[in-house]
Amino acid sequence: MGRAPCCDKANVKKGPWSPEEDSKLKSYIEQHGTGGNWIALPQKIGLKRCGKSCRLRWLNYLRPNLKHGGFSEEEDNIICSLYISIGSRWSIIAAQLPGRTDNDIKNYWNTRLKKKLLGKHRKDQQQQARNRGNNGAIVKQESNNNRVMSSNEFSLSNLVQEQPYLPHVMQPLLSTPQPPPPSMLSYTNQQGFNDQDSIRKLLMKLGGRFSGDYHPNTTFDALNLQFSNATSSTHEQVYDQEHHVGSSTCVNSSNDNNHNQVQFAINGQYFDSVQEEQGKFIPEIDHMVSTNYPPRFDGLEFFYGEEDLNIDHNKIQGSSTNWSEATTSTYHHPLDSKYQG
DNA sequence: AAGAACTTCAACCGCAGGATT
DNA sequence: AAATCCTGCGGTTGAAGTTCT
Repeated sequence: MGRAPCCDKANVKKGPWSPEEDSKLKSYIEQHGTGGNWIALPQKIGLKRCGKSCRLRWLNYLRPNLKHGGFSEEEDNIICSLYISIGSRWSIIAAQLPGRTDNDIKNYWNTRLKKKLLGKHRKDQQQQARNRGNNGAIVKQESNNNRVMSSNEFSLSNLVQEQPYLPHVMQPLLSTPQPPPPSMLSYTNQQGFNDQDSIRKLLMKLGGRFSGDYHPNTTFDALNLQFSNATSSTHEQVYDQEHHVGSSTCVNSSNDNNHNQVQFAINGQYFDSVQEEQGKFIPEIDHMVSTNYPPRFDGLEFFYGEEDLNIDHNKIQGSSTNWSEATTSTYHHPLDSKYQG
């Protein structure tokens, strides 16, 4: 048996809310609250709206203390950090950003942040093309913000050498991993973040394209990347197979069963969820990591090895960005201080 | 100036899961 | 235990606005 509809679809209004509807809904909720029943609420107010629609309108637009637009760089970094850690759990990410809604963050990520990750790179690529004298290595079709790259254009080495276009939190992906604390295993096996294939997939997912002569076993010495074969012991491999949580930014003590100690390694900084952040550091995320919660990634499935990358390169779009011009000074992750608690 | 192309974001949809009957 | 209700979530859509040619 199918589910009963939440409302009489024939008698509900759809589409944009009028100021009158807004004011009705807002004043009612401010006076009476939601009454714990969104479905019944529109009838009480006399709105021809679905209860779900009312809820959405309230949460995303009418609720007090909401911020719209104008995401700061700090917020960008938080979003990226959390996206890396937990994937597209927009409601959880929104919970860490006061005044932001999950819908806002989702829209922002889908329409801007992803492009920010690529914009600087594309600009640099164009400059390199000019410097090389347009020798045919790059086929550039540029219309508005659409750019179609040839297969040779998007070389990983160039990308990594120009990593400043990445937001701070992404930079560790493409830089020399910092040694983890002695008690920690480095998350650097083939499932991990410092995985050339994963990085390639990340960039492809984000709209880049790699040369056709890419070989998964190529050692990217020039990239200053250190990959797993140099660091993974048998023990670590077993450990990672068993404890892989999909987040390359999570490392875990292999021999501390008593405390199930979980550390985040974000931007080269380690966050100890047990000793340093207990009760303060995003408990939901803590929980997800400690329970191997499978993250969901929108476009970043590379974290756990999605193979099927269907990329429509004709749709690759890059808008210019100045994210890259952001400071390259030491970055302190917001969650480390200001956003605790 | 006009139309095409592109971007943004509010709102919708369907699903999952917990609560209730 | 099963059916139903309700909420919350994430993915997607499409209208409106903006930029480009």
